[in-house]
Amino acid sequence: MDAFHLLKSISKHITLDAEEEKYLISILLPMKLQQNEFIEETGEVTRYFINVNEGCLMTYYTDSEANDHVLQFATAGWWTGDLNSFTNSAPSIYSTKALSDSKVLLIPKIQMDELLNRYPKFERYFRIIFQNSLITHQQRILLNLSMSAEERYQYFLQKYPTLEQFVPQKHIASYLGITPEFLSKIRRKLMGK
Amino acid sequence: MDAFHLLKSISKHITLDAEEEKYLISILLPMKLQQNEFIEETGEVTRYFINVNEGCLMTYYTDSEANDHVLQFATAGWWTGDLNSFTNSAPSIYSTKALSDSKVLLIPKIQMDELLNRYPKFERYFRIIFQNSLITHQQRILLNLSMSAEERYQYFLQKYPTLEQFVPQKHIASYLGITPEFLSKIRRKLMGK
DNA sequence: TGTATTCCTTAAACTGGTTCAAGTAGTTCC
DNA sequence: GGAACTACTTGAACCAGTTTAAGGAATACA
Repeated sequence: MDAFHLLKSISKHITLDAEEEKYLISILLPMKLQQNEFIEETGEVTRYFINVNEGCLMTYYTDSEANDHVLQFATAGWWTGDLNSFTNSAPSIYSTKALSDSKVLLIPKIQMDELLNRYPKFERYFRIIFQNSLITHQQRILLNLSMSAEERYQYFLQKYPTLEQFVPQKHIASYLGITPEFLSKIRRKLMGK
Repeated sequence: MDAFHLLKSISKHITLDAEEEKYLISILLPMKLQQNEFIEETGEVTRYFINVNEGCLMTYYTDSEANDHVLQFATAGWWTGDLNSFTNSAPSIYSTKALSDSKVLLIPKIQMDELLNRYPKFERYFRIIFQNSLITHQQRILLNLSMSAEERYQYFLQKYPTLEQFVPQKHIASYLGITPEFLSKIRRKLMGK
């Protein structure tokens, strides 16, 4: 099993001894996804917390008019999935699928609880992960409140330069909260500069 | 010191023994705020994580055109402040002020680190707090992407029924990402129904 | 090689929400 | 009681971003 990016993420915040690392590895379920393959679908209860090791995933909501709204993209090292469904065992309102051939590691909810009870060190790791993610989400909300679509697009390009290779423009538009047509206009305008 | 709401929040997720509770209480700084008094201002590094015991606080960003954008409101039991500034010792881009006479409890950053090291049980508490807050922030992003201003307003009223007593409409408008004028129109329309 | 499919672009008409400007009502404070 | 704020409302003009519809380019597959 290749857990390179996960172990790298963990080592930034806590130090595991051999036993802890072995136990962690033992509860991970590796999974390969083909492009466009789903790992979670609307209506199901999310049983896994997902860590991306290779490729790119997208989590999105489909509204009553069949428009998709992108909650997040996730590349190597990122945790993803519907955290609400995972935490509260509620049916998910999101779908998560691979935007490219990908490799992920899954932690089943029960094993996650057990991991946290057995090795409280992981409480610290996930506290920091959630704390940082919260900061990022607060920033995104603020950008949506205070910036124009064009500014948000430029900020996105600068903040996530590697995502363009994986993500079709229509999904970037969705993430930014605009239509693909309007993103196209913005791009033309920026090209002209 | 009155730490009722904080202890209530903690007891939902972890159980403290007498020593732990005593230590926690010993590092809290109680503070009274008058209406419109600031507890954090733009440009400063946030040295405290804030828990509200009574009243209501607002954290907001002021853009280059002097428009305010509300990141969050916080009432009894809620944690608030600029988490990025607190975590990374970066100058804050937000201000936090009291919307009514309020009482808060402050944890200085150094004491917070010490608390987490000495009693790892608190890692669990804050992991859960951040995890739940993250879920709420994800929902807010999704609403902003997929709902009209009118729908967002109705959702807000339903989700935070107690906030209307503290929060002027212009700040609710800001939180929703619209102008006070447009919120006024929405309200008139809803009254007519 | 043709045809289906999906993505991106372009343009014209449109609309949800903003801006600007003015007016009303409640509060504070001398 | 009046002056000065601040919050909220109203309406007309305006604009950022949507909608609709159509065409072009790339990939996929029979």
